[in-house]
Amino acid sequence: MEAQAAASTPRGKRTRDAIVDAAAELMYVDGVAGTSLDKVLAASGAGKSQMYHYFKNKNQLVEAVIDRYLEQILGNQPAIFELTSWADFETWTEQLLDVHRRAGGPIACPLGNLAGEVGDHPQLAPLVDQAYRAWESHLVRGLETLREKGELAPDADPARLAQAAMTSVQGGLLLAHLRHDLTALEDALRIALTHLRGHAVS
Amino acid sequence: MEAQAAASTPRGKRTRDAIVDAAAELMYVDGVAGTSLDKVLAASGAGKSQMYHYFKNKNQLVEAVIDRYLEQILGNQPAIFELTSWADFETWTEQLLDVHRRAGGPIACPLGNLAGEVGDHPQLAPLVDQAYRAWESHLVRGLETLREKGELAPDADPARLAQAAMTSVQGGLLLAHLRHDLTALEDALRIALTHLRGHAVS
DNA sequence: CATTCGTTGTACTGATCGGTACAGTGAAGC
DNA sequence: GCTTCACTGTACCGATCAGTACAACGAATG
Repeated sequence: MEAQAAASTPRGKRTRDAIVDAAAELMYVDGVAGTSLDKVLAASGAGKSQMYHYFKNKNQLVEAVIDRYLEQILGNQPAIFELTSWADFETWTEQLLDVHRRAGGPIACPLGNLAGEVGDHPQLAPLVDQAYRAWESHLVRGLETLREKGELAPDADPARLAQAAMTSVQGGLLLAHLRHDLTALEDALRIALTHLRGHAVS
Repeated sequence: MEAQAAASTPRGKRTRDAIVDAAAELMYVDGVAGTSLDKVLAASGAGKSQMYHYFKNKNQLVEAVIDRYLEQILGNQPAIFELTSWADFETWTEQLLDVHRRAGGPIACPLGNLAGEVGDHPQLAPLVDQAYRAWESHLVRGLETLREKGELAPDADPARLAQAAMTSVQGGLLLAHLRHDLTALEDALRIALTHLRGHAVS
């Protein structure tokens, strides 16, 4: 997808992963522009030749980091893959909150951080959008399932409802992170769920 | 507040403003780390000696930019200063949407962009938080007014409701900007208003 | 006219940036 | 054992970064 060289040996794959991991962590804290390749390479233990062996340039590394973020995010909310009842949606929001409770405090969404900084970047912004859509698509699928089961109103729009849920997640995370207080996310998720269930049948 | 030298003459004030304006615009597009002082100075027509005459360093310039953002944001939604009825809240959300309709497309919240990038920056993050609280405080005051007038339930918590409204604004703006589609913000604001009015009396 | 002080222009520094050049190493296939 | 090719280490490049030094300007005040 984004690779310059595809890391055809286990050793190469380990090196590539170490670079992406270090970049993901640093860019999460310092942003893309605030993270230099030298820092990434120093943190990963790799050299510059490795970096440019696996990635054409810094942008392509960022693309890999975006993918990594999406994997991490979805990995933290496994319930999103099995949304077949309204209770599953409750479970999903609980998992979302638990991530931050376990972390000892509200943490930011790495994709949200990127979304602000990347803004209208011609190459990167569409990829962030894509990642969000991939995330959101699981909510859409869940809502479609509920509609098929007759638990969601036939005239409800899963895509639009899912988008509304995502805005709550993102807004809640932004405020919660800024204030070091999960309340903002808790309330946002509760309101989002209430809004979704407002379209429930029975 | 943040100034190194306070620009005591009209000429000095013009120069200082030009620097902050240029920095605000560039940082809105390219982020803080992505905006060099050289670019700011070139765009503002000022020289480096002016920059360091009015600001101790780049961080202090960013602090002035944050203040500028708050002024711009509040200036675009004057209804927020006079929230004395539920209709005023409707007007406020309409003004919020009109800004982006007039701009020809959904634009990002400059504070939201900053919030992602400065993350946990020891000096900057608290200032972004402060700016958000200043913004939110007008919503709190409006809700308190409604409660005093008996139009909001006595047991409703204005601070918490205002925070919920802000999460909708921020989440809606983030998604709307990313997707170049105002729908996300429209829906988010409608849901937020519905939630607020759920605590209305009569 | 002289002093003063806010203001300005320009030239510079050392560090760091993204990116390149190129020689070398390691393990697997023949 | 030899070739091959993925992989690695290091030194380097021009550009740009934030920040500094310092001399000079300009408009008031005396």
